[in-house]
Amino acid sequence: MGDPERMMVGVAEETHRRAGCRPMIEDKWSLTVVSALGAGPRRFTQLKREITGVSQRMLTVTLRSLERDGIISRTVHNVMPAHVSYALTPLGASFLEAVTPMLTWSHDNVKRIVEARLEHDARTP
Amino acid sequence: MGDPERMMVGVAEETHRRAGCRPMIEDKWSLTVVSALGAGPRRFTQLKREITGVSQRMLTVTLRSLERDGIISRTVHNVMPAHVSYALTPLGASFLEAVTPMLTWSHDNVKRIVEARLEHDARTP
DNA sequence: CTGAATCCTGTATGATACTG
DNA sequence: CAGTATCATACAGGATTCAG
Repeated sequence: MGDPERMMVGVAEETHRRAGCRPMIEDKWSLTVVSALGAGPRRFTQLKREITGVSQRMLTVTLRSLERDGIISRTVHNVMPAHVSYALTPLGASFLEAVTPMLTWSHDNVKRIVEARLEHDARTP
Repeated sequence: MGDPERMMVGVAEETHRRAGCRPMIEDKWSLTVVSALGAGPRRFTQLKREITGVSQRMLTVTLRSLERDGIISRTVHNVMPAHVSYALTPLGASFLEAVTPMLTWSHDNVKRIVEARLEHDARTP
């Protein structure tokens, strides 16, 4: 996790690559988490429920690194029972905005890609 | 490569996840390649030169799967010496458009993220 | 020039069990 | 509830070599 080589957001240009950055999107859960938090602050268990398939460990790891990058904030509430809530920071919110076109595109074109694959696989045995 | 579980573009929603898709962005080079091809068709060696750090293998692998997904086209020119050119398909071009906001955001916010990290690391020994 | 075939390794992820 | 600690593993990615 402490690896400075990892976790930069959406980088694809030479300069960034030289800076030792790789797309944050590269990891499996960040986008999903940010996307979920786009609907408003969430607690740990809530996220765990909403995001099908995350292990507890990976959710923790992902939240930690997003927090480190200033994309989300983590707030501990000292009530009983104690709980923690996560929310997008302004930076995180702007990131989500920037990523939304891609999410939309994806949603609109999954079919097309699946088709392209089928055709391609049919042509090449 | 042939794994149907891999390689779907920019997916982050439940439905897609259920469909067994994960973000194409997840892999290290796809975005960079698509981005490079955004400037126009390119030949293999050209891409290899422009994209610092790709191994020959990974460039091939990436090109193949982008081709399979209908994002890029591959054209063999029967001249001497023979060469191959790659270009974005219309689908690929629309994808690049959808991803551009993220690239821009990334470019504009690398600093902020790096700072956030430094602060965070300073606070937490 | 454009790849395919191998071999090898780091590491991202998962499963499981334990804790304040 | 919200994690941490271990352990195990698959797989992406790199280096290298060979070929049409």
